[in-house]
Amino acid sequence: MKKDTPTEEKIKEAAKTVFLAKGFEGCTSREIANAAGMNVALVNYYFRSKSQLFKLIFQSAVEDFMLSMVHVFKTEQTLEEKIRYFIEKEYEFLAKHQELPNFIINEMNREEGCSIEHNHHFQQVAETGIFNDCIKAQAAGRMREISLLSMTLLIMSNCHYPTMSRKLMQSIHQISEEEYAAQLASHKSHVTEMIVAYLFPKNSNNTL
Amino acid sequence: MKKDTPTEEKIKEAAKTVFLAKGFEGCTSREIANAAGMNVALVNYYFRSKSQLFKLIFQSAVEDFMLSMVHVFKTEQTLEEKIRYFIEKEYEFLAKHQELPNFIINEMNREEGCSIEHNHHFQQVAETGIFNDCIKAQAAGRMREISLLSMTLLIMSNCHYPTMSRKLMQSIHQISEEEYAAQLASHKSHVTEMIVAYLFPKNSNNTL
DNA sequence: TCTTGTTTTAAACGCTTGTTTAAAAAACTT
DNA sequence: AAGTTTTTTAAACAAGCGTTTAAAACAAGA
Repeated sequence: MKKDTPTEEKIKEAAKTVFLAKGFEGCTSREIANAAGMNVALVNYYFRSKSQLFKLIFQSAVEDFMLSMVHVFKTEQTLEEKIRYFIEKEYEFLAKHQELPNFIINEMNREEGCSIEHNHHFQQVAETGIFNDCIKAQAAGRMREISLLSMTLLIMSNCHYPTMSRKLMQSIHQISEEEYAAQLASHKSHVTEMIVAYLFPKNSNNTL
Repeated sequence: MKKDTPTEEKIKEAAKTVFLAKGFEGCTSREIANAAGMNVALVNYYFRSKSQLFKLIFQSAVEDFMLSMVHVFKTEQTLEEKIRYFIEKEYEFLAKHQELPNFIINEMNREEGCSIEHNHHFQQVAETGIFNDCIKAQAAGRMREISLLSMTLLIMSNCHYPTMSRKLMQSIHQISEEEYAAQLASHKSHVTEMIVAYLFPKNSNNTL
């Protein structure tokens, strides 16, 4: 991995901030250049085009996104512990990167977004063996019979959506930014207990 | 409510389709005009500007969104039945309006989006008395102690996210559009049972 | 049929977009 | 220090944007 020039790095940082906040279509090349404190032409000098730069940022966003998952799943824990730990870490991660889920889901829905290669990153998750763990646990009757997609959805839904819908929820429930952040903490507990209780029905003292 | 001219109506329809698919910044006035089969100037003749037209579409989208909730909550059922019925109806509704949750959440995150008045629609939900039902059920020990925000989040997360993340999930799990739609049906059952079991812990034969 | 008001159109407006150019500035090499 | 390459800049490019204009087409009543 060759070291980027300071300028190159500065543009990337600015681009990440701007793209994450406004999306590809919601911002201009000049906006990114200004955020980086430099000329528009420099952006294209280093990255050829807005789309090219975007692809780079998008892929690194997906990578960040996946890396926090992979890290958790690689630990030596029982499946239940992994899931509890994952939700914990995910809420922690999302507090720092609020725009990330929305950004990724949005840009994947854009026509050009589909063309960007990302399967490679998704595969990293599969390689942790988490899915195999689930299949084995289900075969052994330690875990409820449920498709891997459903399990992914259960966990992701309850981690991502509360962050994504922040503005909407604040509007519905008339609460401030700070109060919402505080409520998220208690929501996390509900989510964890609900999911664990559903996935491991009998009792909670399951061993791997 | 005064009747729209056919032209006005055609433009609205086209605008709804295009805005929902691509968002405010993802489309152009000419795109909407073309979709409606007419000149750009006509769009502004009837709606003054792109933003004005967008506000109209956005508000009607929020209205659609809320109306399906209000309808369910007004029925005469036990709280548990209402929640089951709500999830059922929500999945049904979202199958027909896939872009809606993403659209609303996105545009609420846009700066201009915040300025649009929508509290009125949200209030309609509160007026169904659903929130009071919950508070009473909790006081009577028939329902788990949980904030109204948390309850909203639990239900919304598990209804909206699976639709919103369709493309992402298809990519992760390598499945087709049709298969995803099919899997959503079984996911709906998991979601319903999980949420009901969590909200009404003791047994499932609660009467309001 | 002529007039009046409404609806539709083609064309243009000024501005911003992404991108390129060509020259200036800076950094490096010998 | 002179020459060469790399980095940065200001300026321009064509294309597309939202919006406006002014004239054409249409409708309806007198």
